[in-house]
Amino acid sequence: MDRTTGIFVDGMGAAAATSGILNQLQGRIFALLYLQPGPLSLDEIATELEQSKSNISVNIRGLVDWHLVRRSRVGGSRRDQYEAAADFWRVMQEIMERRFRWNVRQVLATIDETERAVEDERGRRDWVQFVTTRVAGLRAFFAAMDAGFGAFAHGKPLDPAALKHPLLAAVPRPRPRG
Amino acid sequence: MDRTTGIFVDGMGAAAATSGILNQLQGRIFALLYLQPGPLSLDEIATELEQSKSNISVNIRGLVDWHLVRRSRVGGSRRDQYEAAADFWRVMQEIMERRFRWNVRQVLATIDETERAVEDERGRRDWVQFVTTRVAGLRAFFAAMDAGFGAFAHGKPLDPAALKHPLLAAVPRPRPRG
DNA sequence: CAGTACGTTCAGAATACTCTAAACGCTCTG
DNA sequence: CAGAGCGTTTAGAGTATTCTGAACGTACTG
Repeated sequence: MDRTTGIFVDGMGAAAATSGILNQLQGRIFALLYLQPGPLSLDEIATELEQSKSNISVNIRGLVDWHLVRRSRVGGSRRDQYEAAADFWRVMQEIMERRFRWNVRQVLATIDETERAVEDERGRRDWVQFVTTRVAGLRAFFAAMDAGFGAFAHGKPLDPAALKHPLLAAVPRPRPRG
Repeated sequence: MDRTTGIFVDGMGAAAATSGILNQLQGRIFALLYLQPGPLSLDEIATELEQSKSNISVNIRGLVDWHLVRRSRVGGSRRDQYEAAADFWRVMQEIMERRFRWNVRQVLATIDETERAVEDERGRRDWVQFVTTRVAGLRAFFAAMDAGFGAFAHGKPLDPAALKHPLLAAVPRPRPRG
């Protein structure tokens, strides 16, 4: 492998490893493809990165899922070809929806469950009251994140004000009198 | 442990485990503290979550680093007390700066290295040209992310338009004639 | 100044993740 | 329809992460 490509591959691998989205190998695969003028086959990638074909096969699937890599079966050949995609905004939308927002909704679902559970303890009035208000604070924030990410992914600007004071932002406030 | 607390702790643990920021135990610790009316000691947390004190000690440090948990040493006692913080916006700023933005800069640094490396191959004109333009596309996007996250963390709205066409956005365009 | 009550560090055990090579199944080819 | 050329699945080896209990350091306490 070219020295320049090696540096790029190593650096992107390291960055991917700490991204929480891709692992190191996926970063390396993407980097290799990104510095190629044309598509590569599984075997070529495996050889370049000194990995087994099966390992490349498994990991490249994730890259295709995130729309970081395109798979194409050229002509009559039954050999898959892969090339890096360059629509990073698309990738980011995907990550926002399927990782961040999905994660936010896990929290919202947990909050729902928690509120349902605490109803069974309605004898302990103070406890129920306490849990309810605490959990409402969390919900306000995460609901604002959910809405914000959703809007952002659809091209609308994301205003941090909604996250700074989600409880206030969620409730329509009376207009101050001039 | 209370049934309600158990449900909340389990759910938040699961959410944390897939967050890429916290691990499962950290999610559980935070959840436990968040549903407490007052602070808890290391030993109390360890007992509640059925973990060794050393494990709690190590993992709670991460929570304090992200400003998700506050440590307080009350009165003359030498026993640390911990309680959940609720300024989630602050936490998000921290994550943006120290995780996302740091990660983005790793990529930018790799791009710099790559461009420096390719200069040594200036004999191969086409190759240099190819690498330069490819890498410029990446840089444009990640530079826009860096700037966008930075602005967002300081309270300014984040407009996705800058990420959709970073090359265009970076260059001041001539105003279209009406 | 010995004893106790903490928090932290560390070596190794337990567990989870990554990777390989072999087996498999599909599809095209002669 | 046998064989070659693929991509995928899978069992197990290799490697990293998480967790525990013991050892340690520090600071109060009698």
